[in-house]
Amino acid sequence: MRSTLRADPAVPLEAPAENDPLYVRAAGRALAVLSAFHHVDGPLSLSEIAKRAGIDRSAAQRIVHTLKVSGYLRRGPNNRGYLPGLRLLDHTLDVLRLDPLVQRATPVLLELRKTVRERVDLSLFDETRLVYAFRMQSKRETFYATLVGQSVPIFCTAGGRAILAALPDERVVDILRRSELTAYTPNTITNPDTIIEQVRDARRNGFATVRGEFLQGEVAVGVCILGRDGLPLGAIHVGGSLAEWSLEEFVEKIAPLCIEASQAISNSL
Amino acid sequence: MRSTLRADPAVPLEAPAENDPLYVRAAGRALAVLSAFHHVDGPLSLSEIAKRAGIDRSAAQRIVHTLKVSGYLRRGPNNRGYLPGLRLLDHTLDVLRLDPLVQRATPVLLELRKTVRERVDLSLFDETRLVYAFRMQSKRETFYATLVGQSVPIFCTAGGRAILAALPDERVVDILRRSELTAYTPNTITNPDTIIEQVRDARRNGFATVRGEFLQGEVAVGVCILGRDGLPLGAIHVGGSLAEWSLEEFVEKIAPLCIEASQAISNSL
DNA sequence: AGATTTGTATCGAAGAACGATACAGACGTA
DNA sequence: TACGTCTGTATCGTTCTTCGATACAAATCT
Repeated sequence: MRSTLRADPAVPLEAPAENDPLYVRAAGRALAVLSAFHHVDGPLSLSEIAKRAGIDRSAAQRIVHTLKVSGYLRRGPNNRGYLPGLRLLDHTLDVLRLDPLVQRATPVLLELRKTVRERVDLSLFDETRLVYAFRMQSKRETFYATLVGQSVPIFCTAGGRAILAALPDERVVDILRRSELTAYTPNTITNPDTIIEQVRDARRNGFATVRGEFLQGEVAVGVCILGRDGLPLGAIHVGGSLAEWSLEEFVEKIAPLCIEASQAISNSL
Repeated sequence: MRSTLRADPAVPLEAPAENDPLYVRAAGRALAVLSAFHHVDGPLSLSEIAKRAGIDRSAAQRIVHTLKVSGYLRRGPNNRGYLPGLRLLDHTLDVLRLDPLVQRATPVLLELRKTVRERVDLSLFDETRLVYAFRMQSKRETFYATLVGQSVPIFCTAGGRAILAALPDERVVDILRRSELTAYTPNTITNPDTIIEQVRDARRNGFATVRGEFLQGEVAVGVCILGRDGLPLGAIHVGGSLAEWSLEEFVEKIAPLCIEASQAISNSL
């Protein structure tokens, strides 16, 4: 399971915004404590939390206490260390159910999944990354379970490229410059110029495709969802197996349906 | 979509713990601000946030500002009001990937789903409620998309009853007493004594069943997952359609597999 | 057994958060 | 049009909260 988790591309680090008269430090620190759990792979002790959050052990102590009594933290197995608490999932629910895109997209994507019979994902665009809102599986076969909040790179995924296609070239270049162009598979395109060409293709076609660039043996079609202001909010992403499909077949069958779905969603926003 | 969301059973309200010398108030307030979005159905203005969080508008202003620059809040559509921000999903990921139960259960449940070909859920036990960690769909048909963080009642779901069966009678009674025994369908059992009988059945069988008590037309088998200390951590939940199955058939085919899966998970904890 | 961890508890000084107050723009209404 | 009320934003002095030092017991490692 752990092996399926990639490093998050460019997570905006806790930027405390020094000298901001409106900034509430203690509030920020509580979140810094919770953020200490990003990227770690097990329970954290008080001192570890303090170090990662960049605060004193005493401060950590009191904040951890506060978070614990509220359910945002809990003790780890065998009462060793701390883990993020289930209370956080309440906020997950708030984010998802209040998100206008998720609200509109859900029924449409349920329908889409019923017709395409392949894996359908919805991801949300957040500055420089794509965050998974949910995945609707299909078929028996599953690569792995995707967890909400997992984020995928923009440069080598179908959804990501579809989003880039909706942005002006200058922002595309900027995002690519800020991305770590890691080769996740032998097929991953890491040359910025080639990526930009792919993006231009996507711009013409109205959808983007990827063949095994992020996941071995996966074909995917991605279509961007635009907000009222014309800016990309997220992307639909349909993925299938290269064992069953050629890229061309997949595109021919899937892409029109995705575009239709995307328009249905965009129009209802 | 909204119509699929039930009121959360007994969410532990923000209990500020007055006169706790270790309590960091500003930290608690930040979370109170985020919690203001529970149960609402749209963007919240500054004053609404203040009211719901029980703080002054000025305090709300600064905390909202702090949360906004950190990505925990964002402006709503058309720049009206505020919504919970995507940054929260990073913490969702932390909760899920660091949860020992989720870690162990994921591969087992992927396998389980492959063999049963029905919907498989994992939910986590949190004091008086069951919170969804994830759902693995199967088949074409889907009732609706379940969102992470959604919680279901304990008293009338298969997973819930399985958990009750793992608790001593006194705690069962206590939890039932604290639950709102709402009839979600005409089939919902709301009589505490009858529920306790069901729980005793589940205790004998090693699994619990439910027929259309929470969702019309759904059969479900639930099996509890025990921690090392013998206390319930969560539940596996397999659901099918009454249009395809009788309760007996479903149980006969599904229950043994669920129990096996549960034991595989418990043993690896 | 000794040396570090762990989590917990207490306290006074320093400083940050509180809440009052003020202002401009958007919105709806008369 | 002019009004009132909402929105979000900005500034400031006093108070009360948070900070970080210090201390202690229990568990864990060496």
